[in-house]
Amino acid sequence: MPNITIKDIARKFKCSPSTVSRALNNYEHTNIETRNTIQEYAQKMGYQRNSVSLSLLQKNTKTLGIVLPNISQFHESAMVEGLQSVLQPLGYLLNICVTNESYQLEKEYVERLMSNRVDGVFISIAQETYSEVRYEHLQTVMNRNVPLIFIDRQNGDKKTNCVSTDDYLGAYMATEHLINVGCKRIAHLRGPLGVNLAEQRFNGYRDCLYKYRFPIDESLILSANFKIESAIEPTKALFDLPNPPDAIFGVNDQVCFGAFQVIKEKGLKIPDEIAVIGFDNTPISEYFYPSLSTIARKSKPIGEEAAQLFLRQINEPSIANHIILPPELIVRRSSALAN
Amino acid sequence: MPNITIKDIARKFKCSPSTVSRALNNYEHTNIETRNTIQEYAQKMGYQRNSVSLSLLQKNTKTLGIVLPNISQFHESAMVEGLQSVLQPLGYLLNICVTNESYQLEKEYVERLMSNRVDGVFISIAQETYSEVRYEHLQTVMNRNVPLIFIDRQNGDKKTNCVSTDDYLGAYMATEHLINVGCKRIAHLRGPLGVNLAEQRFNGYRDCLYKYRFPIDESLILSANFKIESAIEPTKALFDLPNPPDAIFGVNDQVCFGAFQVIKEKGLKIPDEIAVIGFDNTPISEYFYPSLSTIARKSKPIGEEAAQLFLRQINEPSIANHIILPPELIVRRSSALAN
DNA sequence: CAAACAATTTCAAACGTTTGCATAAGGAAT
DNA sequence: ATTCCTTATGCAAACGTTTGAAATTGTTTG
Repeated sequence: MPNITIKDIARKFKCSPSTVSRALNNYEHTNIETRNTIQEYAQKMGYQRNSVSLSLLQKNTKTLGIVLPNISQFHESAMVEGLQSVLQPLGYLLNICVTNESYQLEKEYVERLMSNRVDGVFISIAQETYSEVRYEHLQTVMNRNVPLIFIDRQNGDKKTNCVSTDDYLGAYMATEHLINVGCKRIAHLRGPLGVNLAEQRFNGYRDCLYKYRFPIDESLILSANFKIESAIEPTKALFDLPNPPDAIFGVNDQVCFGAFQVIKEKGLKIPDEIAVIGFDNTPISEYFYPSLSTIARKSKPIGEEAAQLFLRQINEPSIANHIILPPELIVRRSSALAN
Repeated sequence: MPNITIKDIARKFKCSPSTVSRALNNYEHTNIETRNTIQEYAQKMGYQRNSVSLSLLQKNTKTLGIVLPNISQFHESAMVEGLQSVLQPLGYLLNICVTNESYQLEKEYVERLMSNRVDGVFISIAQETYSEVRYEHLQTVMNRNVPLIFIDRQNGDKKTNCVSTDDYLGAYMATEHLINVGCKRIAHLRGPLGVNLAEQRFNGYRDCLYKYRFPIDESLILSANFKIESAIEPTKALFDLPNPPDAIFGVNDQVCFGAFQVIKEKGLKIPDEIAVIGFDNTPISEYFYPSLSTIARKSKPIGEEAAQLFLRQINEPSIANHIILPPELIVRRSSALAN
């Protein structure tokens, strides 16, 4: 009932564990008959190699840590799938750790992962880590020469590996699109301060307005986090302005869904009275009514690229790489204006 | 740069590894001074216990396997959060494996998890496993006395542990609600054949109609899987009927979103001309227009209960438990009829 | 017959940690 | 001075596997 070991098999055949090990691993310099008998017996008894002992011996665990603020959004789960699709065939297992944006939890998880001697760590750092700028827990990862790959949310350091979307460009494209279809007063529901990704999107929005010589109206820039509910109050505030906007660029699709609700309650027409564009291309965005224009980021490819980056790191630990994937503008009904 | 070990520290202080081990673990019968010096030195050098060796010695890894068909839906990610919220504080790490409904992948993952000697396995079995009814890979888990806990999708066996929602009751409640608000021809977009959860929901629907002496009209029962797109064609087919339905019960919220699109294209009014109710209470369902009535299942509590079940299994491996959480009817606009 | 060789197997160490038992040193009581 | 106790440390085994080097056996060759 308990696990059968190589030693058990060795006892059974009155030979040494080494012989059993070599037989099970199909070594060339072993008698073909003993090999067969041992393999058959192992098969029959349901022998399964204890990877823990192997990990101890070979100093690698074929396990990777993935530390994420959350996994409830499409982007994250698609990214994990991307990682998996590359790494599962190579025999890696993924230890997924959800931090809920907590620094404390992130720190604990990273320590446990290191203690478990994972072969690499993928991390999208928590908002708290951002704002407090504390990277000691990550420093230890790097000190130990364990490949560390940032995803989406990097720290500023250029010596690190990271894979992300060109959020700045995406935001610029979204804003430019709204300008192109004739919007004059473009509001932005921005993400939390201190989160690089949100900052980049804000910058793209701001710089695009600047480029087209639109005024930057502070009253049109309101803060949300990435959740639906967080958009409700700011959106209401927008429409209470003496001079309300004719377009909204949301930091992600979720806040646009929140905005949609307010807009519909007000009885305003999308896109004629207010155009909306989001960011992320959540699967559901296509099925909203009206369908939501958005900036797509290549979620699964991000995971795949991150995996490749890790694999390269194993062989050539020196080179650090920044991979920035281009976003894509997806125009749907919520910004489909005639002009 | 490489990891510092207990032996290194022992060499440094010219003492035995046992002394270091005891010092680091704050054993009572150790000299308080040596204890302090060793602890300080370990701290300074960034010593971190190698859990792999400990796992080998103590035959437990403080790691759990979670095998899921996908993690892209709210229900799954919330469930994982539930697991985490209980198990993280106890020092467990979660190995999450996404099978994409593939039997082959599920089998490979379970084998790797067993080889890694995880302390327990949570599994929501893949559709392929269902249809082909092959459980050998799970049999080995049970043979080894590794706690195995089914989530959502169990096999029929009463000797197993499982946590799920009362899908039958939920479907019954949804159907009954539609009847109560006056619907006469209630269609069902059902889930894939062979998946227990989908079967249960179908049965609840059918039995409720039966109970209220409604005719069971086969032309009103069409198959989808759990994805948005899969609902488009069936919904169109429903409205091409000579006598179309006045209500739709979807196997989950996703198919309702798909149905919504078709309905809106047809220019039909929800709920007046066609009422809709889903299942799962996806966060977005509240923000659809009109907001979607649905049956909520307690996603996070499912994870929490499953975690508790695992903890109980460790102490008392004999008792098998079925925990079935009650669903909740959430009435929103999509079924808010006057009568 | 001795030497060389090939084929197969065993030995022993290693990975890092914990832990029951033994040991050592020192002090106190007899 | 012997015994006993206390306190602190060391020894050695154990967990399961792999692997370089050594050993064993049998066979061929000079």
